[in-house]
Amino acid sequence: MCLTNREMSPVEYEHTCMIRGDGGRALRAILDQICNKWTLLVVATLDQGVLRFTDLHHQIPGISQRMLTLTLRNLERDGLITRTVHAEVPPRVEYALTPTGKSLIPPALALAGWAIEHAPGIEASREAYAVYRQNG
Amino acid sequence: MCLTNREMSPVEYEHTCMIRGDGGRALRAILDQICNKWTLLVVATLDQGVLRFTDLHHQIPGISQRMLTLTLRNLERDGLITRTVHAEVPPRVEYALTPTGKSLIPPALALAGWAIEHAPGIEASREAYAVYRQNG
DNA sequence: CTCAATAGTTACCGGAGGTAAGTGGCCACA
DNA sequence: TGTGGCCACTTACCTCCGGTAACTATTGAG
Repeated sequence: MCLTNREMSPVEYEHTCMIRGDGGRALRAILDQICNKWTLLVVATLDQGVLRFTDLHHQIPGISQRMLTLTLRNLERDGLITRTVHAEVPPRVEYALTPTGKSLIPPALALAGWAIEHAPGIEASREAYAVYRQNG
Repeated sequence: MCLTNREMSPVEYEHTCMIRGDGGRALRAILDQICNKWTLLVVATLDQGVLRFTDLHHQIPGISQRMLTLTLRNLERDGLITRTVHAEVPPRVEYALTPTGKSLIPPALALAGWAIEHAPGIEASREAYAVYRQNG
C-alpha cells in the first residue's frame, strides 16, 4: 500500500501514507478536482443552503458563467451537490450540497484557516525573495 | 470584511467568511500556490525530513525534473522550505520544511484524509454519472 | 414585435504543465 | 586524452486546460 522507498516508523507511515497513499496517485486524482480554482469556493458558498445559478454567480466574485457551469457539473458528477431543475418560465435551477459535499466543509475550513493565518508571512517572504533576486 | 450580499447569522459568518474572507480573493491567491498539481505532495514528502533533489524526484511518482524545480522554487520563495547548497562534487542540495511549511501538514492531512475517505464514493458517483449520460 | 430574465453554450486565446534534450563541474576509467 | 557518469538543474518546444467575452434558447410581458 505504501510505496515509499524505505522503511518507516508508524508515525511516519501515518503521515506519509495518509497524504501519499498509493504513491499519491489516487489522492492526486481527487485533489485535482477539489483543489482547482473554484471548487472550494463554490462548496463554501453553498454551505449557506440552497442557491440558484445567478445567486452563486453574484456571490462568488470573479467567476464567469462558463467556469461556474463547469464547476457545478463536476461537483454534480462527483456527488457533492444536487441539481434540481424546475420546469418553469423563466427557468429555475437549484443547487444544494449533499452530505458528502457538506463533509468537505471542515477540512476546507482547515486549509482556508491556514491560508488566512499565514498569508501575511507568505506575502512578506515573497517580497523578500523578490528583493533578493533583484540585488543578486 | 465579509462581502456577501445578505445578512447572516454568526455561525454562517464563521463558515462563509473563514473561507471566503474578502470575497475569497486573498484566500484564492494563496490556494493558487498551495493547491497546484505538486505542492502538497512535495510538502508531504518533505515531512519525512531533509531530502535531496533526487530523493524527491524518486519518491514523488510522475513529477518531472522541471516541475520539481519549479515547485521547490515557489515553496522556497513562499518561505515554506529552505534550500541548502553544499559546495561539493558532485553537488548536494538539501531541502527541508520551515516551521511554516510544517504547519501546513495538519490541514493538508485533513484534506487528504477526506479525499481518501470519500474516494470510493466519488468514483462510484462518477461512474454512475457517466452511465446516466450515455443512456440519456 | 421587441425586450427582459434565466441558465447556460460557443469561439477563441494565453499560460500552466509536460517531454526530451542540453549544461557545467569534476572524477573514474580506459 | 577523451569518454562517460553523477548531480542538479535549464532550455526548447508543444499540448491542453482554464479563462474571457460574446452568443443562444425559451417564454411571458407590454
